[in-house]
Amino acid sequence: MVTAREAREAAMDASKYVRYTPEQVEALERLYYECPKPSSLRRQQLVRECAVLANVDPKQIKVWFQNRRCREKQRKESGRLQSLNRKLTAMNKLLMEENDRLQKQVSHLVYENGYYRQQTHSAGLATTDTSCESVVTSGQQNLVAAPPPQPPPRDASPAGLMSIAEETLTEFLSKATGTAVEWVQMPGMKPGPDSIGIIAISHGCAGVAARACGLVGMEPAKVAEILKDWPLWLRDCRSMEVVNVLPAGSNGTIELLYMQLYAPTTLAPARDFWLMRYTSILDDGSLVVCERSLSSKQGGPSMPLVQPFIRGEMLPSGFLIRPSDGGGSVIHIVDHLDLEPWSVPEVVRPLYESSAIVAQKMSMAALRYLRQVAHEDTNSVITGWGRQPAALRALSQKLTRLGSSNSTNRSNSL
Amino acid sequence: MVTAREAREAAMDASKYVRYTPEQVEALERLYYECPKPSSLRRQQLVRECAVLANVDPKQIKVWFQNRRCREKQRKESGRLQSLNRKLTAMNKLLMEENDRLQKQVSHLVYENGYYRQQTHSAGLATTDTSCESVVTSGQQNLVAAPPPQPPPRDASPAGLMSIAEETLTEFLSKATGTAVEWVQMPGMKPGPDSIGIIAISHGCAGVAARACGLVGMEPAKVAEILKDWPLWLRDCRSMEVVNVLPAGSNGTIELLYMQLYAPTTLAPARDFWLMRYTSILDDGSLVVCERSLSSKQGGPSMPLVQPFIRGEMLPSGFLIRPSDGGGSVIHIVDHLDLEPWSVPEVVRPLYESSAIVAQKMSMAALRYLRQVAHEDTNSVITGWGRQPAALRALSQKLTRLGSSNSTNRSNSL
DNA sequence: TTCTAATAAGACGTAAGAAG
DNA sequence: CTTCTTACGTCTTATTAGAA
Repeated sequence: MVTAREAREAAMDASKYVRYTPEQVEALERLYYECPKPSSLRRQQLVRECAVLANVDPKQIKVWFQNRRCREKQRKESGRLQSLNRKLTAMNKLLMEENDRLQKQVSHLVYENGYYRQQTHSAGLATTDTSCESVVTSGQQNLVAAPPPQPPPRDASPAGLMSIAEETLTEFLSKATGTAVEWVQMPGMKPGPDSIGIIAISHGCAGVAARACGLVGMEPAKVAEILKDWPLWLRDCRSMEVVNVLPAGSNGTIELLYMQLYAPTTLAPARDFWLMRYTSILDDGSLVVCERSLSSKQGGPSMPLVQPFIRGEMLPSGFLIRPSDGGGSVIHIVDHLDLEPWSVPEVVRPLYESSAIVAQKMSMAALRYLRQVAHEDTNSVITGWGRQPAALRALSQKLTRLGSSNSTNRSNSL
Repeated sequence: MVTAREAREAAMDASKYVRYTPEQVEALERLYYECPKPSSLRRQQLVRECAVLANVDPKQIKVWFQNRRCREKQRKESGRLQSLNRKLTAMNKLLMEENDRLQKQVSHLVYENGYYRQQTHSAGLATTDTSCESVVTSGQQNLVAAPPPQPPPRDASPAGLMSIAEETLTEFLSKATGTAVEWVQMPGMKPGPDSIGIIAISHGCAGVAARACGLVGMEPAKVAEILKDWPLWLRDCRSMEVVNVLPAGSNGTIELLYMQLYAPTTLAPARDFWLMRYTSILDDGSLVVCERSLSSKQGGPSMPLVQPFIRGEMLPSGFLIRPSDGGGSVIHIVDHLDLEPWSVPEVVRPLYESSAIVAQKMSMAALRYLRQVAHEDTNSVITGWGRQPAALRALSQKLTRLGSSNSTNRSNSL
């Protein structure tokens, strides 16, 4: 058993247990990184080549690699379990929140339903149903909340913008986490263990809206950075330009954006948007990015139309990004648009009236892109994950320059 | 380093690495079980006392206990992580199913709501609202399904019972996992990580109903065994008697039960029930226990009234117990009763019309009891976990014997 | 070709040295 | 003492040479 131990250098004689020197460990680690499972031949070669390993028995090398593999395996398994645990816990939390929201929505609908049913009955008896509609309308919250009773000054002044921004934030949050919109199940989007998230689309509210919740293993700041860069993940985005940036409150930023979309068919002109974007941090550490159109209706400055485009309207929308316990983020996305379907021929109008399309093209595309980026480089170099879309973005910019005059200097949103 | 190895027996001489014999390991394990951290003194004592350890160096004993503690710690941590993982995965699945159900319910309600709204509007214009109610009623599924168009023979024959049993099964399942009842959130029962489960109560259906879903770390068969023994966990159960047992189909059993409840106040007489219980196994391995009242209305044999009692009716209810991947069970409970509130004074009538009380006293009590039993003896001896309720059951039987004549020989449901 | 014994290599568990 | 590390025994599995 105590054979071939004489090969070891002078200092140690019969003590079989020796710790390898830091240099030796370093060398072995380096070799392990190159090849964690060297052959018998390769091991002998190592002993000959590497000076610091000259005095080590090839058998010891073999054992060291075995132990090293074993350690890595154990650590990996433990890490895998822990990360899976964090993910599942976060998913659980998200699902419970969604459950809670759905429960509330059900309660509300059941209540409302009872009211309607009663109305229908009483309408058959007496004709006191003139108040019906108004009462119900005030009782339900399914439409976008009306502006506050005393609208603050609405101009392009910082105070005016701030007022609009805060209102947008409130409305977005109530759509994202509350029952401000009657969300219904996205057709074909069953919740599953490997599904992209929880997807819902609007029902019976003005415009078209979609909502998505999901998890992604990425820091909130990075998620926001990506999501704010529409051309990166929104295929239909032809260009986006940040016209103005101004600070708002503590940690808040208000931006004015101009964005152009591609037209889905040649039968209809493309849409463009003038948007206000408000980025801020909530008390609980969540990052919120919310947006809405700026139009003369809102009292803001009237933005000039750009010729081949039809001006679309974005109703309060945005992203809520909450840091998850496991290091990732919980993301809520709401996209609520009015694509002015009156302006397109009737045959293509469904394209402009479908919430499901918004869900597919915007909300889900955003989640999908984030997932892709997050999985693409798990733990490897963080830089360099914007490579593929770069070409696409260049094309987009080129097209933009050809098509209109104002979309050259992009913001440094990446 | 190679000291005190001479103490070892003849066979080995200078080889320092020796495995302990199975007898030695067994002895050490036994000692570890008694005291995992013996003092130096105690260890020397062990060497002297235990014959098989006579040849072992006390230093080796020390090392063995050290390593043993380390191993246990590692194993424990790994096991904890894995079990937590299984639990979270099962919870996730349950929540996703519940989410799906809620989504469907929302879609249905939104649709129905739209219909009512339209009706209300058209009622204001024309008076063609006579068809309204019937149309809506056929469109919704919120009431208990009507019996099939051609009712099979309904008598006490096996065929007749089997027909009732299958129908009961279908109705129970549609309440447990579908939208046969408009379930709404149980007041004050927010879904939480440590909540007992998902609790809902009925709205707008005949009688009072409650629904609970949850996980428990117990095999489905054991869960069914416990849940079928009402006196065990239902505080209000005064007695239960299995009158008849007959096999039904493959693996199925039909039982006829008589059950008495305590009256909640002295102002009202107590309720009793004649029930049919159908136990079977679904294709996916789920265990189902469903119940309903047998009454002359159902064509079954008319059961005699028992004097001080008012005969209550149990609408299709039961337990769906699905084995979970992690070894535990996913449980769905539906309790749907008609407690004949007309028969009690108006002051106590709310007690008989509240779904929330049913949820508290029955559905949640069942889950709570299971949880208690499952946590009480995690991995210890399985037998003996019916001890405490035994006294209660004896009391129940005593009371029953005093109160009525027919509830002596209990079935061997435990 | 197919079956079998010998050999080698790896995974796994564990005894014991070393560092904190 | 705990934690990490080295080293070794045992068991399983894959490969191969030799025999039926």
